[in-house]
Amino acid sequence: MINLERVVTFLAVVNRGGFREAAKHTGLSQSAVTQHVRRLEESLSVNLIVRNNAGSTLTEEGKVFLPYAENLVRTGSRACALFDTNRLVIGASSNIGIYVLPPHLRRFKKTATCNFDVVIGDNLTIVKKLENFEVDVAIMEWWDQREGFDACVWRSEALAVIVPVEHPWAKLASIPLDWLKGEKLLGGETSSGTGRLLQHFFGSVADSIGVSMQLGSTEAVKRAVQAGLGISLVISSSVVDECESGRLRSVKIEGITPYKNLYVICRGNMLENTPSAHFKKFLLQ
Amino acid sequence: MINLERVVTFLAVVNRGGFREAAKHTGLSQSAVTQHVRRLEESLSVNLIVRNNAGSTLTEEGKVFLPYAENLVRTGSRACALFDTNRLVIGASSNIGIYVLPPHLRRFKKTATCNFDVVIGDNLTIVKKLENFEVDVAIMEWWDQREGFDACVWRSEALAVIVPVEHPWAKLASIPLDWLKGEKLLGGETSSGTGRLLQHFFGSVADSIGVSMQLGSTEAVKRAVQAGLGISLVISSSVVDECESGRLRSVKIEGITPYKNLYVICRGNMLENTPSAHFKKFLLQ
DNA sequence: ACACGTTACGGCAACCGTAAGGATT
DNA sequence: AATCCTTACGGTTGCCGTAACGTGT
Repeated sequence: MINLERVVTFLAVVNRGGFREAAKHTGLSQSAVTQHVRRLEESLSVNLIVRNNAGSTLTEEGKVFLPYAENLVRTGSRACALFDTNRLVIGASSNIGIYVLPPHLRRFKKTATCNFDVVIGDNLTIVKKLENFEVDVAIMEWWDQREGFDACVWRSEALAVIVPVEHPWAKLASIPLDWLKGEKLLGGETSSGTGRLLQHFFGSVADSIGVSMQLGSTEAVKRAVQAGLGISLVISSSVVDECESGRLRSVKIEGITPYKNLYVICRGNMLENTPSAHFKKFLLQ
Repeated sequence: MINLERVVTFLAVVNRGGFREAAKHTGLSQSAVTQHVRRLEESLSVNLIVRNNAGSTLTEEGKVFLPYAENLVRTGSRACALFDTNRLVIGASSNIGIYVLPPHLRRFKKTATCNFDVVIGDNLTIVKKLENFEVDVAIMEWWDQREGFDACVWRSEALAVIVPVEHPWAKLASIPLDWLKGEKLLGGETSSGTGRLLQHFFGSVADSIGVSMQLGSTEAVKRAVQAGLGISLVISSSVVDECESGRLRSVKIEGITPYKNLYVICRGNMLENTPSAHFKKFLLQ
C-alpha cells in the first residue's frame, strides 16, 4: 500500500518545482526528498518526475498520478483532523456564503470553541467536497436526498423579482403573476434548482417563463439587470443594498411570496461532540 | 500523516470482527495487528475499536472514521493499480460477455502480453465497477457520455425478433413492421437501452410495442420464448444455436435491419502503453 | 481450559541526515 | 564554478514475529 508521507513529499516537489525547495518546505533533508520520491516511484514502478537542473517536471505518468495523490493527501488530512475538536470546515453555495451566512458566522465566532474555515463554491462543487470529506458541514440551496447524509431545513429565504430602475414595473407596488408570462429571467448559478422553484410558485405560468442566460453568479445577474439586460429572480437579501440605493427595484407579485429553503447538511453518523454538530445546533438554535 | 497499512489492518479487523481473524486475513501476526490498530488510534488520539472476547466492534469514533478509511484504501488501491502493466480487468454487460466476446478474448489471449480477468454483470454494475477502478475497460450496450471516460463504438451487433416455432410467423421469410403493433416483447436485462432502440428502428410503431416482463437475462428470455410465453428482440448471435437446431425462429422485418451499437469504454487520461489501451486497440484493429 | 487481545523483547529493515559524488549549465 | 539531484554510509528508529502474560467465558 502507498506511503502517504512520500506522496506528500511528491506533491511538495511538484508544487515547488524542485527537490531542494521541497526539502525546505517539508522540513526534510533534500536527500530524504530524493528517497521519498524514488521509493514512491519504485512502489508504482514508474517514473513520476523528470529531474532537471532548471525545474523538475511531471512525466506523463506523473500527470496521471497527480489527482490521486492530491485526493489521498486531502482525505488523509481530513481524517487526521476528524477528531481534532478544534477545527471545522463549513461549505456554502455561493449565494448563501456571500449574502446570507456572514452575520451568522460572526455570531458563531463569538460562541465557538474552535476555529473554522469557510469554503464557498457552486452547489455541485460543495456537494463534491462534502462527499470528499473536504468540508464537514454544508449550507445549500437544495438537497437531492442522497444516501449517507443528514439534511434538515435551516430557514426559508425570501426571493425577489428584480428589474432595472427604468423598467415599466419599477414604480409599481406589485404586479399580477400573469405579467411574468413570456418573460425571460437572467439565470445565475447553474444547478440551483430554479426550475423547480418556478414550477412550485408560479404553477402553469412557469412553463412560459424562460431562463435566458447563465451568468454564473448572482453578482453578474445584478449587474446585468442594472444594465437593462433583463429581469431576474434572486434571493432578497442579495439585493438589499441595491434596492436601498436605488440601483435596482424589487417587485412583489400579487398573492405570492416565493421563497427558497436552505438546508444544513452533515454526513450521517456524526458524533455529538464535534464542531460540525455544534455549528448545526447553533444554526438551528 | 496517516499510515495506510494501518488503515488496511483496521479495516480487516472491522470486517473480520476480531484481531486474530484480521491477522490471518492480512498475513500479519496478531501482535502486529494490535500494534497497527494501537498506533492508528494514537495518531488520531481516539479509540476506534472496542476490544472484546466475543467479537471486537467499532466505537462511535470508529464509525465516523470508517468511511474515511474505506475512501483512503480504495483510492490508494486504485492509484497502485494505475501503472500495473501486468493486469487487466475487462468488464462486459451480460449479453456481450456471454455471446459476443468469447471468440475475441480467445484471439486476444494469443497476442496479449498480460493476463486478464473478465467480469460480467448487468450494465449498471459494470459502470459502477468502471468508476470504482475495479475494471479497466468495459464493453457495453450503451453509454451515457458521462465525464471522465473515453467511449467509442466497437461494432454493430444485429438484432433479431425471435418467436416460438409454433408461432404463426415462424414459417415466414419476413413480416411487415406493422405486425409488431400491439405486440408485447419479453424483456431481458434491465437498463440495456431497449426503449431507445425500439424508437430508433420502429419509429411511431414503437409506441404501441410493450415490454411485458423483465426476465433478467437473455437466457431466460430464450427459454420463455421457446415455451410460448411470447416473442422478443435479442442479439442475433445469442440465438444462432437455437435457430439452427429448430428450437426458435428468427423473423426478419421488411426493410429494417435493427442493430445495437456496442461500445468500448476506458477511463479518460489513459496512457498509451497500458493493457487496457492494448485491448482497446486490439478490438478496434 | 480456551479463546482473545496485550505486552515484552530481540533481530532486522527502513529511514534520516551528513557528506561526498556526478551531471548539466 | 554553481546548482541540482544522487549515492554512500552510519546511527537511530520503527516494525515484525515469537512467546509469555492478563482476562473474560
